[in-house]
Amino acid sequence: MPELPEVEVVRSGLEGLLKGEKVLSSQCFRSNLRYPLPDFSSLHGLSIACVKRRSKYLLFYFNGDEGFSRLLVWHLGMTGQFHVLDQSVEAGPHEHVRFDFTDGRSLRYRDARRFGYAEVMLEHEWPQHKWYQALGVEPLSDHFNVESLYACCQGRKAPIKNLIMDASVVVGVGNIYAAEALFLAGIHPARAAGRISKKRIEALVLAIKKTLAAAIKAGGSSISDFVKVDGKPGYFAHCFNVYGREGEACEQCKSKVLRITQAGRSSFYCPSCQH
DNA sequence: CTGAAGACCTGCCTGC
DNA sequence: TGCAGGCAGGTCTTCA
Repeated sequence: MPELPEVEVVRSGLEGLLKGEKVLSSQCFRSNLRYPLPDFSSLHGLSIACVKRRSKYLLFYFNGDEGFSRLLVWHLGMTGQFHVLDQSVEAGPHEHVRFDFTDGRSLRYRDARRFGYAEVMLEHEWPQHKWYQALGVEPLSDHFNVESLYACCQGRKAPIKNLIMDASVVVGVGNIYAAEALFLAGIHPARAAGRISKKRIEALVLAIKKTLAAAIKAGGSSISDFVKVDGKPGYFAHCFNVYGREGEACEQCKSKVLRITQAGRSSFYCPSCQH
């Protein structure tokens, strides 16, 4: 389901709804998602101080009574969803975890494909964690710029699309936004990363930032089952130039949008606008 | 080291 | 209508 814009939309929705909420109890309806689920009981009695994001990880910071913060780290995988519902609402399909708060509401986690995963840790453990250590720069930060991306591309024969989807290079760019950003930059998805000029890499950096920022502003892309915390869809999917548009006319030049498979995933592009 | 492919799991759409 | 096959937004592991 989610790439970075969708996770950011979920994050801001959850923070607005849950800041200050105190966890009364939690329930797991199965023992594992992608990995075994952690013991959530150390969060009981603690309040949510804020909800942050790093890459596609949601970070729930809890105020402890003993002067330290606990952190709940959650990845939504492909189909994970959070919903805030009254405790009286019955469990929906694929509801695997639920947290009840002292105010009568609850946070529900649904995940049909169960690719999501979660861990509870102390705040200071997160930067040392292997999940965090594997992450590259945030695409919307100043650390992601023409110098850093161009340096990563040098000597690489992999297609540029694979490289910008590599989370150790830059995080949060998934299959959809990779396709859209490459279209904006006029770069063919199969072009070898090391054979792109610095000027075109600069255009790509700007295109990635622009695409992600626009998607966040639109509330994310609702393809198939993405919904925001309030259950409403995002609207960015209406803005796609190439993703999912195989056979349709390119808005810019009227050529037919093509689809190829790269690293086992579909890539959509316009053969005359992208080289 | 790099890059490609398979694995994880379920739902939904297409075509026969 | 029913069912097999292909496909889906992410990551990790394995293999060449």
